[in-house]
Amino acid sequence: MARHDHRLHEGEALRDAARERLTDQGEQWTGMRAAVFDALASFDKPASAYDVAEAASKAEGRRIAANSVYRILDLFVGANLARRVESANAYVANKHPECLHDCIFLICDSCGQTVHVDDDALSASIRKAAAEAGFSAPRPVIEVRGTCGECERSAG
Amino acid sequence: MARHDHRLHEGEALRDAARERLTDQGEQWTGMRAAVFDALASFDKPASAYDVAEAASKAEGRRIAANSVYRILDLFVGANLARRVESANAYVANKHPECLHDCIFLICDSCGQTVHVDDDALSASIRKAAAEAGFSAPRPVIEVRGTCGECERSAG
DNA sequence: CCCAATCGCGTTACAATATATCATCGGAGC
DNA sequence: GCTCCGATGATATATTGTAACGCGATTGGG
Repeated sequence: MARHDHRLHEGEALRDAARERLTDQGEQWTGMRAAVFDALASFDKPASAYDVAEAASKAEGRRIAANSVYRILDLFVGANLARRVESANAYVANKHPECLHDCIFLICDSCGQTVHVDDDALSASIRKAAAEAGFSAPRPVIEVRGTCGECERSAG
Repeated sequence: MARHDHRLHEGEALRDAARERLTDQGEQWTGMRAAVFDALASFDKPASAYDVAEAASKAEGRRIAANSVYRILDLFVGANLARRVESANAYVANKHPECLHDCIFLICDSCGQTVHVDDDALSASIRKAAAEAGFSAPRPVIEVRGTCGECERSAG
């Protein structure tokens, strides 16, 4: 079972944790990066880079190009501040950037809502299967497309 | 451990199995679909829809539009003749279209080579985790990005 | 036989996602 | 001040994916 002793950050605290994490890696926490992080964190579901660019542009009152957002999102993913949801071509902020986990995304095909689960035993099994096939340095991508409980009830 | 009692089809046999499977579903096996299937099966790694379109065009000696390829690939995925590799925006032919499996792809970031593993116990665990979170009708996407043994050895 | 309905496919246009390239700007260190 | 370098801007382009509409072949009913 997944056990999380760490804190789930929100709002200011999340932003602070992100800044700290990034600067610890020797990277700068610039206004631009803060704006992109805030924009990403403001979504309650995975957002495409273009969605983030639009939200950040609105918040900043000036145009922020998608291409800058891509650069920064890539940096964030590398620093564990954000995750990419491969099957949705989208990104989510990582609520606990200080811990490394393989994570499992459950994505509702109906409403887009995405929940994030950690199961270290499960991801260990997957890494093990990969290792047995001769694969190294694996980065598991575990995503489940389906229908969330809420949509299930409302749609029958 | 994954046990496969079914046959792995190749070449003609694979094509026949695909045709049979598709017609069993009440769909037609047209020349166009055969061409797309052959083109897809001719790749030894995941191929984008555009790659398939190009290969099919070459094989047929006439232009086959990507758009048609998308339609047909979607049909194939629905009929279990092909799989989509989400993290690569690409498709692979399914070598045993008659059995339903959640499958695990191991994708080499270096050479693109992709191996396919079935582990019913593992996918059952993932489905179980999804069910516990209230998700239904799940379609697991399990992919592992890493480096294959061969690239590992040659690149250090 | 003819008509209508359906299906597969073509064609064009377009939207969404992602990367490449080069210019510029501004701070850190000398 | 000057230089270097990382961050960002601007522009262009590549790649991936959909939408809309029409044509032609097939099929089933009259």
